[in-house]
Amino acid sequence: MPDGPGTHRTTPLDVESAESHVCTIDLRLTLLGQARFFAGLARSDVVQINQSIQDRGFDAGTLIYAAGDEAKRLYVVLVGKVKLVRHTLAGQDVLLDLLGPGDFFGTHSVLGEDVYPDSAYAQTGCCVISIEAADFQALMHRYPPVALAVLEIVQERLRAAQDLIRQLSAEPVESRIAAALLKLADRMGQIEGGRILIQTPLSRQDLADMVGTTLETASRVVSQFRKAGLIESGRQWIAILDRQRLETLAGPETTRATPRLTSP
Amino acid sequence: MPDGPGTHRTTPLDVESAESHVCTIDLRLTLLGQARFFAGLARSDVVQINQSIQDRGFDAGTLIYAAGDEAKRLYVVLVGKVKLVRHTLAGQDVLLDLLGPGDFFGTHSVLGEDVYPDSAYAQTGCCVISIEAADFQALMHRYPPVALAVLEIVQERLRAAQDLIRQLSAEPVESRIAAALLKLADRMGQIEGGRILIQTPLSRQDLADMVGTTLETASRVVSQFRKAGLIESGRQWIAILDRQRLETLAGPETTRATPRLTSP
DNA sequence: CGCTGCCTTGATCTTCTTCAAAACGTGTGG
DNA sequence: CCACACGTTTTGAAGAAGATCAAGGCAGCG
Repeated sequence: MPDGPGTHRTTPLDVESAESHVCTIDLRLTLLGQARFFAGLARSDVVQINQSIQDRGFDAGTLIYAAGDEAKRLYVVLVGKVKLVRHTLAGQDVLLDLLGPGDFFGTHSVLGEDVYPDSAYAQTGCCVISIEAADFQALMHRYPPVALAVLEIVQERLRAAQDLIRQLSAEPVESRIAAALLKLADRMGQIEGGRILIQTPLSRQDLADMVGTTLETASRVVSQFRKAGLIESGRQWIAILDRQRLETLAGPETTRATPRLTSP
Repeated sequence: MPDGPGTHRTTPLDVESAESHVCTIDLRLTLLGQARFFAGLARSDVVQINQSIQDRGFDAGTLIYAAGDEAKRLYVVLVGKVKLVRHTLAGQDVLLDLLGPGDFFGTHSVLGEDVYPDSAYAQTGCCVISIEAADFQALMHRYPPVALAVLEIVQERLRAAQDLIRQLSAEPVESRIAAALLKLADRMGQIEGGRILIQTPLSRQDLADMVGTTLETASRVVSQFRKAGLIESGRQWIAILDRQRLETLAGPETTRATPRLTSP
């Protein structure tokens, strides 16, 4: 049963408990079939592929792989949220992406790069599957549609990256944060009553690392948005109240992906 | 004969005359064979592909395609330099890439996007070939290695884009300009005596648009580098004198591609 | 409770942008 | 060959956006 009135939780986020999840075989097969780059393969093929795959759970906050590690495996998120980070020597972090079920990462492995350029962390307790890079390369050779699907995804990410570059070059912090919130709402938003809750733990520091600013500035902007009635927010969570006005703030040229909203 | 002492040119750049180049059949075949995504195809295949290809010359400064145009063709540079730009409504431009012979662009067409997100300009007089997106898609279906080669290139660009994001988020203008100059030197540098000349017209505005700053700031930094003996510079050109010190300024985490230097 | 992390808010300071004007290089036409 | 005109570059001074430094507050947890 969902948390009744007796509980003292203030966070509206689902508790994907900090403990790592277990991946059932069923879940594996279903999600493997959904993952975009396996679209077009017969289920028998998916079963076949399933052999060369291993799965593993991670507790919230733990490292999945570190920048500099040998890039030998390609990963897919099954359950939970994964954070991709590029570290700076100065200690500053850049949050490159937040991924949910069906998203994949560690793609640098499939083209013969030696090491990962970024680190992957479990943002919630989560379960990921991974496949040996060499195996996946073979798969792409045998099934051109798989290679094309991967190409499509990487191209989409390139486009998103270029959009962020435009924002960093041309937009003030306020717009960039508005755009980031809208993007997160589209990708992991959950409609509840009149608001869209961003269904992942998200600290002010994370938000700052997404848009290239500092914790303090991010906090100021979030407070400002809250006071203006655009959002609700608390410790590690944000929900959107007035999407329209946020879009105005984000600027007209923000291209966003198709929403992938869920209901509670 | 190269310009003798009699000429009054001060720019050290090759004059890829402002006029558009003609592409000979030979040049086409040779460069098609070199272009990375055709690696692995028999020359007979290349000849075959050659049928469905058209070529066209462009004068310096002219538009090859505009952001918003229907993305129906994929392009490859044969001769000259091409500039990819994303425009902002505010009139500010973001220079996404500078391409030379063998590089391709307009890749958004090959995955069914409807319009180009950026504009392409002839930076010098140049000649490009283009292929109908649908034809190229068919090619990728038939030859997995072609699709994989494209994937590799797109992935490489994603990585470069993420590196720029890190720079914009974390590095001051000075470092970003140093890094941009080193990148240009690697990709279109020409060794002459003790210096590396960046072999393309490059205004301060272009440089500013590459690193997300203003013309004035870019000019100040260039002047500062010149006074420090790191570079030589003039109207629309820059040559690197002290690569080592520039690399220090660029910061230690700048990942650079393998040099592709030419000699005069 | 008191501790540890996260968030907020204020004051100051640096970096970079903006506005403005002058100098320079290049190609053009007298 | 010279002088003019245009686009590019340089440099200065004022201003704004955001970073940094600093301190306090609030939630959840042992």
